[in-house]
Amino acid sequence: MWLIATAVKCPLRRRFDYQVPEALVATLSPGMRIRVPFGRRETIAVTLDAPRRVDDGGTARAYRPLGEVLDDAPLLDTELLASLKWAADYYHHPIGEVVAAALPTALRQGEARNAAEQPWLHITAAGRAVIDTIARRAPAQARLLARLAEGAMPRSEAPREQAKALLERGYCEQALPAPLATPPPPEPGAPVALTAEQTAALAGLPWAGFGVTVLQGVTGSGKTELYLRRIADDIAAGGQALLLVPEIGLTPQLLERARERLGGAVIGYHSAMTDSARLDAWRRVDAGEPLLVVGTRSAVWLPFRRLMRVCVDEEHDVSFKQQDGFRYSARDVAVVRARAFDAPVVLGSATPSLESLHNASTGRYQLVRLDVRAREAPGARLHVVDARGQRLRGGLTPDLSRALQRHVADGGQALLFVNRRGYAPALLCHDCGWGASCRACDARMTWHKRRGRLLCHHCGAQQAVPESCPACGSATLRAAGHGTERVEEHLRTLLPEARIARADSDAMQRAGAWDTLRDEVLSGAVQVLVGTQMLAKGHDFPGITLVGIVSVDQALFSADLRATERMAQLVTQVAGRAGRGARAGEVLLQTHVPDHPLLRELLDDGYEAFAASLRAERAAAALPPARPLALLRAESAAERAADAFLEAAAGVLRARGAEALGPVPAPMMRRAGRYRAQLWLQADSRAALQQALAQACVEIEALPAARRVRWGVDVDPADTL
DNA sequence: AGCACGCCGACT
DNA sequence: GTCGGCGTGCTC
Repeated sequence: MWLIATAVKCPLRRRFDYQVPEALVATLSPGMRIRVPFGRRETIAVTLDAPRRVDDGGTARAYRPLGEVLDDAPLLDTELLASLKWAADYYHHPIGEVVAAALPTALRQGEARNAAEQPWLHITAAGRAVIDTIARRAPAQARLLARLAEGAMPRSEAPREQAKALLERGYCEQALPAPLATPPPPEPGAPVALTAEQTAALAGLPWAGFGVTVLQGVTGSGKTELYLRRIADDIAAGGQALLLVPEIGLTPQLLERARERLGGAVIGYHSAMTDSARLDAWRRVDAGEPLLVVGTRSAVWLPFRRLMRVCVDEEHDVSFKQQDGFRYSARDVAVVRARAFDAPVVLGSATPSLESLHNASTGRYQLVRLDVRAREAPGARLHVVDARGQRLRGGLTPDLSRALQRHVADGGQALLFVNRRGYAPALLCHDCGWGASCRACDARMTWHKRRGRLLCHHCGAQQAVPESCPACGSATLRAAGHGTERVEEHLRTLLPEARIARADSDAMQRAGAWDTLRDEVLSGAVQVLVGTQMLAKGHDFPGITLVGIVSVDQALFSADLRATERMAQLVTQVAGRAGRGARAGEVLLQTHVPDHPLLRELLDDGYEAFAASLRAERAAAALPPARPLALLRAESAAERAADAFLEAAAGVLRARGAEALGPVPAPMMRRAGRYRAQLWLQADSRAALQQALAQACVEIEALPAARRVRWGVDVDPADTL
């Protein structure tokens, strides 16, 4: 008897074996889609190995036979399949879900691999004639005919049985659709001249061969130009390249720029694209077309054939780490895939992650600096505003307010960072101290004054703003703290003549809102821009002369292991944002803890020095990046279930040689009505942690307590909340 | 995750 | 007397 191991999309860390009919043994190879019975339903599985022969008589169980084979050649080639298996092992995630993450929805549902191979259904004259007559005997067929009467459709989108029946009766026929006319690619633009620094840095980026280069340079220093230089050569050589960006918002600008330089051989790939657009992009990559993909996280799973280079822009950004389910790091997967293609990797950032700096210090990665300014302490142009004892208005100290007035009066532009959206992070009763809290989370509701609602930023719950205190009836409910809305409101009274705009996820709801705003800032129409972190990511506004950071204090005292490094990255990125045009820039950072040692070090000695001592601190505490860390996360609706599960899991893990700390409750214990806790897992080496987890996961999955919780492994966590 | 089976409450 | 609640169990 022949069996084949497959991946099925379901949360079990197991392969599923199916019996292969003798006739299909020769046609099946790893990486093909097959239709299989699974429990009481039918689904599409992906083969993980070649069929294997097993002793017929000794088989303890009956295997179910596979159904249709959907591909005549592997959909996932050896390299991609190996990378997926690596990821399933490394992140201890079920292989079926890992494979599913790598395939566009359409392919997961059985869509043809190549657009050209996909037949369309066209109605025939005979078909048109019988729509009404068959309506009684075969209503489903009649419905399909009626649809086809309005126009042809891909066979894969039609119900299979009915399509088959109509074809047999000659009521419709199969044909390929007319090929879409593809516009000729525009001629690549002329490369712009490089600065001396860029030329030097470019020399440090390898042409070919696997190796990881950390390219450290502030935003606007021309990292992108360096990526594109190398990529232009790759594409000219008939190769493919991947440029990973942290978020969708950044892709349009980059796409535009890449197209100017590379002509038509540039495509985007991100979650905001429609299924069919993603499928289209997938097919072009699969066809081996020489091109550059500019994409977010999921683009790292595209079926590259001739990958010659990977560039990761803003590599420190936590968005490269998936924050739920299959918690992979696209940056790290990119390195794994590049290694398989023997292709070079560039990790670009003004503020490289601690892991990348760690790898550079051990010699695994190469460090190349682009801009001299990157080595400069942000403090050189950054002034600390001591907020202690100051009278704050709209969350701003008099110093910051005056600076804003001065810059606007001088015709400058200002950028103001506020770390929370909404009007105020809490609504409190002035008389009894009651505060509006979320029913489902251990969190305060945020007051959104414009919308007149209280919103929970953790679960999305909404409620009306109470007129009076629900606890004591007092009418004096007061806003506590400052969000972007409130700062904006204050600025309108502080600077009545100025044009003020707000950039946060609330204000950017409408499609195109960001493009409009960006143009208004670039044209100088907007004088003051208030916004959240979203402003810190990669956008270049040369007219900005003043940058204000309203507070970083929260991050300094956060329970999250990585809060301080993120704060340092934000401050450094932001500080690099002022005065890049002709004018000198000014950066003001407001804080109640001007003497905080980490903040001082960042401001006085710069990001690199800060990162070095943070790494030393981590090494002393045996934490990442010096020592590997994984979390076992669990959440449950019942208060005790998550803890009980983690207790049991801790026992299993300890028996397997991992150090397990906890269960520690998450800082916000209850979120969206679920109780959350985690186990911190460590071992002396990555291999040891890996092995302990691999063995333990199988046992943990079988634990009775596991069925009562939602759980998952988080290897190299981006946060510990 | 699906999906079905199974055993207890408010409806035709 | 049935529709339907979600607990429990299984998926090659």
